[in-house]
Formats: sequence, C-alpha cells, structure tokens
Amino acid sequence: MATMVQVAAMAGVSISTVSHVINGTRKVEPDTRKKVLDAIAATGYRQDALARAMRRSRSDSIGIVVSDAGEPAFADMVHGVEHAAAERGLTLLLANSSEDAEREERAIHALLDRRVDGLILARAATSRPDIVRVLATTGSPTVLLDRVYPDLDFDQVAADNRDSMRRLVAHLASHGHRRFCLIAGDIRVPALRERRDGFRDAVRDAQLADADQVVIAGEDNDDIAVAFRESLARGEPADRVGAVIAASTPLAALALTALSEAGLSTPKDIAFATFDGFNYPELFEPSLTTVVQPAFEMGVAAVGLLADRIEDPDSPSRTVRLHQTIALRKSTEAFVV
Amino acid sequence: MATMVQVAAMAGVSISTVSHVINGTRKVEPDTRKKVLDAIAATGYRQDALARAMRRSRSDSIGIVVSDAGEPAFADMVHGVEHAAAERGLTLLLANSSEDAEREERAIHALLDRRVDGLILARAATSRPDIVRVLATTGSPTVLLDRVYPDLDFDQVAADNRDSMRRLVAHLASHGHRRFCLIAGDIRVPALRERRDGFRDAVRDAQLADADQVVIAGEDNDDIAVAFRESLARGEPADRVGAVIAASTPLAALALTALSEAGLSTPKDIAFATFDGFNYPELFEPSLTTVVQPAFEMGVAAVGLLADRIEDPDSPSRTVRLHQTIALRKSTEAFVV
DNA sequence: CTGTTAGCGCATTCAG
DNA sequence: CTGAATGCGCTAACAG
Repeated sequence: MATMVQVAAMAGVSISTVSHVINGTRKVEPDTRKKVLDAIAATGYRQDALARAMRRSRSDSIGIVVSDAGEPAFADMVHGVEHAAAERGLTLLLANSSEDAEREERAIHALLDRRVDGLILARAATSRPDIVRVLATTGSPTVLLDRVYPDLDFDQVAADNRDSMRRLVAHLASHGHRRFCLIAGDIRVPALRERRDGFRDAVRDAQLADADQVVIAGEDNDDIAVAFRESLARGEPADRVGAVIAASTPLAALALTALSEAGLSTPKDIAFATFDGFNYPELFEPSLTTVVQPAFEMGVAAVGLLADRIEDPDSPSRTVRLHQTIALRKSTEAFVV
Repeated sequence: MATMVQVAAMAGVSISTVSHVINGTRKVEPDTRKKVLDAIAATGYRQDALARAMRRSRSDSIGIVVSDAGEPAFADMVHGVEHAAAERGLTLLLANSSEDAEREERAIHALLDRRVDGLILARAATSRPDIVRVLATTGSPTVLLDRVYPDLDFDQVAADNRDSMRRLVAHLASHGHRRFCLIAGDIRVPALRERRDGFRDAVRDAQLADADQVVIAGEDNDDIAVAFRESLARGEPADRVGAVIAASTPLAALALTALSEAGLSTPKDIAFATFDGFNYPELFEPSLTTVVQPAFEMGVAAVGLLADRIEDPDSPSRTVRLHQTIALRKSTEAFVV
C-alpha cells in the first residue's frame, strides 16, 4: 500500500501538505491541491487508520459487546447502532460475549486495546462487577444497553420493562384473567428482574390472589422448563382464566414447547404472551401477543449518549428509558366471558 | 493509560526488556522478569494493540462482512468464525453490509484501513465486481463465504447447495410428487443460483414434465410473492402431488404467508420444504422439512483457510464445499399413495 | 542476559 | 500558503 510519503513525492509537495488536503485541515492552493488529489488517485493511496488513530489518540470507532447478535432483539439494536454510528462517521466494531463473563471480558479488552473511542455494552447475565469498575476508573466512555444497573454511574439505555409488564398484566386482568404463570428466567439480568417486578406491581394493582400466581425464575433454562411442566401438571394456571407470560424469546420457545407437549392449546385452553418475540411472528399459529422492544431506537439512543459522553466526559450520566408497545394478537384473544 | 516507558521506569529496566517479557520473545532473568511483571500489575499497563500492529505490520485480527448477522444462518457462521478465531488468538471485527453494495464497500474499507490481517466476506447480492478485484490486486488475504464465485481465484467456503437441492427433490419425487414450485429468489446470489440449478438437475433425473414445474426467480421479494400467489391461483402445484420449495428463509416466510392466505394447508393440500429455516423450527405447525447448512462449520472452515492464506499468500486457492443435511419433518410427510 | 536506537504512518507544532 | 521536524507506543535489529 502506498503511504503519504509516496503521494507527496509524486505530487512534488511535502507530506504535511498531503495530510492537510486529505483532512481539509488548512487552506491549500487549488493547483497543489489538485496535484495531490491526482497523486492519491494514481497511487490508490488510503489513509492508515491505525497510524492516524495513534497520532490523534482517537480512532473514530466505537465498540459494542452483546451476548449474541443473532438474537432478534440484539440484532435490531445492532442495526440501530450501526445506523447511528455511520451517520456520525464512526466505524463500529462488534463482538459477541455468548453470555459468558470471561468472553465478555476478553471482548471488552480487545476493543479497548484497539483504542475505540467508546463502548456500548449489554452485559452478560454473569458479568463480573469488576469489569464495570475497570471501565469507570479508566474513564473509557461507556454506555450500558438493555441490561442496566440503576446503582451504577453510567449512561444507560433500556426499555421500560417494568411498566410494560405492568400494562400487559393489567390488560389481561381486565379481560378476566386471574391466574398467571410468569416465566421470569434469570433475574440476575436486570431486564428480566424489572419485568418480574412489573408483574408483582400488576398483581397488587389488580388485587389478584398471590396464591394463584406462579413465578418461575432460575439461571438454567432446562430447570425452568422442568418447573414449568410441573406447574402445568398441577393444573396451573389453566381453567380458561389462566395466562402464561414468557419474559424473553428463549423462555417463550421453552414455554410453547411445554404447552404443546401438555396438549394445551392457545388461546382456547390458556392465554399466552411473550416479550421480544420471534423473527417471523406472523407465521406462528396462533399469532402471539408480544411486548416489543424499540430495539433499533435503543441502539440509536445508545450511540447518541456515547457520542455526547466522548465529547464531554464530565457531564452527569443519563439514563434513557424507551417505551415498549404491546402487540395484541390471537394468543390472548379474550375468551367469551 | 500507562505505557511501556512508565513500566520500564518503575521496574528499573529498559523498555526493550519490558517488551520481551510481555511477548516472551527472548530469555530474561527470573528476577528482572518478576520486577517487570510487578510493575505491570502496579500500573495496570495494557499493550496498545494499535502501536503494536503498526510496528509489526500485523494486527492479529481478522474482519468479517456479512449481509446481516441477525439472519440465523449468518449468525451461526459468525459463531463458528468467532470460535475458530479465538482458538487462534485472533480478534474478530464484524460488520454488516445490510445486503447493500455501498455499505459493503465501506465496511470492507473500514476493516482494511484498520489493517486486519485478513477478511471473510459473504458478498451482498448486488456486490460490485470491482470490490473483489481490489482485494485481489492489493493481495489482502480474503476468503469468500457462503456466496461463492467459481470463476474467482479466491479461497472459498460454501455448502453443497446444488447437490442438496437435487437430493431433496429426488426424495420428494420418489414419494410421488410430480409437480413442484421452486421459489428460487434472487439468483444473482450464487447460493440461490446453485439451488436453482440443482432443481433442474433433479427434474431431469426424475424425468418430470418441464411443463409441470414452476420456478419463480427475481430480485424483489414483493414481486416474487405476487408471482407465487398468481401461481397458486392457477392451481399450481396443488392436487396433492405438488410441493413448494423455498430456497431461503425470507422466501419461506413469504411462501408460508401466501399458502395460508390461499387457504392451503401443509402437508394435507401441498408439501413444503425450505432451505436454512427458522430460529425455532420445532415451534412451527407443522414442523418444516428443512435443508440445513452446516453454518458453524462453514465459519470454522473459513477461518482455517484464511489463516493458511495469511501464512502462505502464494499457495493455490482452495474451495471447500460442506455437506448439507436434509431434516425431514411433517411438512413433507408422504401422503398415502 | 540486557540496553540503545531506528522507524511503522501519520497529525501537528513551529518556521518560513 | 507551504515545509521540516517531532513523537504517538511499540518491536526488532544491533551492540554490548
């Protein structure tokens, strides 16, 4: 690859002039400017991003670490981040943590060591508290995405999980459902914990009997599946006043499998709703009532906060909560009262 | 952040010694070694990947560009690439092209400008031929993934699309199906073109009447949907000897929607099979017969070829074809003959 | 076994 | 309006 030196030689100018025409960083005579541009075209010169970043101590790139960019919700967040980053001329470096603390740590360090200007982080369920402390002490601009921690002094972006769950359950309760089974999942994940809390809020609001509600939480999805099957076997929460709510897509998959095995059909025997949902929800039979994250917008918002933080490292940190919409579909269609 | 100079100062040694203990690149007295290690721990020193890459002209990182890491098949390929890259101590930089030629080009350049050691590329349908020429002339180690071009002199990894389609159709034909509708999609995409060709092979092999076969190809999925609906309206290829085959996941989604609108049920009225498939295939009713790419293994293989290429830039290029398995499920369950 | 030194390619003072 | 010179943090000769 050609370097500035060769371009400068060919154009008969100094490398400093070349640098300035490339970056538009000072006035240069149209003639010399043209000579430089021609030389660039002739040599196929490209700026070396590494050398440039090293000299400027700034790379115009940001990193994002998510547990799995293949999960629909994260995929959309990544799309939003890409969109917003491109708009600001930032290159995006993406890494998966696979929901594993060690891989998460490696990914963060790999990104930091490459001198990204900032980091967007959707922490793994088992994420070590240390990692976030490191970020704080080194002062690397960081925004926490989707999985947010209220006690941490970071910029954060998430959906209004608690309120959405509350609204969902309130809606179902207002249509006569009195008995719920919430498959809450791994409540070490803040989003899932928030959804669980929203469920409790709603139960209280609607004055449902606590004894009629089942909440299944746990770290291992296989255990959760077992617990759910047992719950179904005990006859909870059927009887046509029951509803099952899955707090995430993997949990929904597990729940639907168990329901089908138990010979229960939706919404005839039991109502069903989920958060996040599947790639092609319209293809499911019945179509599933789903609380949808504004994932793309969350990604955009994260980049916005990050860019501001990079520009002004000392401003107070902000948390953005985005509204989730509830798509009511057939799986919770009101039974005849 | 601390630099080598500070570590060296604290340890009372030269920076060259620091470098050597970090990289284990020459013998150093256990005592001094310990002093250096202590200083590193005390300062929280981390190697600057940029400076190191610049000096070594090698970054120990590779880039991958796919149309959308959120698509299940690509997500799995990315997982495979990550796995194999981590195993070799390579950092992975991932970018989406969103099936857009311009964004693809930007992504490739962003990666190249950051001096990745090599590139894995699943080209967009509209990918400009130039881009690949640039890669060839600059000699950047590159492997083409999933979407391969037999006339190009690159290392390539793909599934045996043509043969898999041939086997699938042969199977269906042997169970009595005589009339097919292949939703082939955008045959500018090599994988889709190969599948189309495999279909033709099978029709010839089984001596099916050409006039009974429908192949719908096109660049725009909406147009394809319209064409498919019209085909169904004409009564093709129903009558319980018909089968619909979708050549990719988005095409399957479109096909299933149209079938359901037309009031046709599977497999009672019509058989259905697809390539790649959905995230949770077991949740579909009926379960769908699917030709599954060995996506993870394809990712692993791509990294293998790339690492070899980086090591030996002048070896002849290789193409790896991986076998696809056909998961037979209810959607093609044999009707009673 | 360890230290000194010359760049990698670039942005940026400081002089002219 | 332009050029010369310095150093970002690091590795790899080279010299002791």
